[in-house]
Amino acid sequence: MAEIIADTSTETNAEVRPEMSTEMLELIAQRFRLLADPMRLRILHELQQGECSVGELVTRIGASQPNISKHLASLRGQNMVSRRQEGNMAYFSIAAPYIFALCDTVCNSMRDEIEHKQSLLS
Amino acid sequence: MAEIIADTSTETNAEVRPEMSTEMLELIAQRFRLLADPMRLRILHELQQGECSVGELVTRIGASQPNISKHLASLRGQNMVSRRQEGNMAYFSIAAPYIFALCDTVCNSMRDEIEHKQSLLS
DNA sequence: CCACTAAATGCCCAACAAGGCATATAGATT
DNA sequence: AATCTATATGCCTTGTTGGGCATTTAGTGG
Repeated sequence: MAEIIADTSTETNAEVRPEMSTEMLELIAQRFRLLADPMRLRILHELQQGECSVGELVTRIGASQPNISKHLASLRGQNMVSRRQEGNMAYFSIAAPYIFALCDTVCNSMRDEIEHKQSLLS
Repeated sequence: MAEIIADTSTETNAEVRPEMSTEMLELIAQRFRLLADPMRLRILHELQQGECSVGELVTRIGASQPNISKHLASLRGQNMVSRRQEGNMAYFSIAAPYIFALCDTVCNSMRDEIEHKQSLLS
């Protein structure tokens, strides 16, 4: 967040940081919301191995085709995946690799917490 | 994600990566879900300036006290904030600074996208 | 013990999101 | 053109979530 709210004033104001606008917070929340679903995370995880068709995702994940398609549509709506059409089929791939940085950060935090809890037991 | 699913087998299996378990995906999704709400983001943003009482958050943010309290409870439920009681009042502070790394990553991605769109217009 | 204040909780409702199922679209094949 | 296949879309139901409001709990001071 820090970058977006870079302070431009030099005065010693009570309100030093410009307020984060509601709209900006909503945009950020939207991004996180997209990652807040296990099915979408699974799709992204599969796509991490490389471009993949809808049908193959359906097979690998074992969910319904409309379900997968809808999730792909919402992911695409925020430029997290990109779509390429070849003949009859649609191939999807990761368009925003930063996603995995986010996931790694979260996973690391969970690991840290688990380790911390374990250390409390010894 | 990569860290959690570190491959232990050495065989050239068709399924090289162990599958990401549904439970793990659900845990990760839960974390993101907590960040997928503008009000909670605002609370975290306020707490970034330092420890703060519930009442002060209510004043600064302009939401109802029960609302703020509930969000704080859910944030605390996943160790994102910690609570300290002093007399009558409860003081909350950030317990998981990695949150801001996540937000920064998201904000940077949005900036990149905006810049990219702008470059398309020139 | 009682009143006062700060915070948390419970109940309700409205909005939303995910998945199932049927169907529509688009490209390929004959 | 008719049909087949791959994908997308629309409608519906259900579960979840955020917020309002009233109330409870906990700590403080009279």
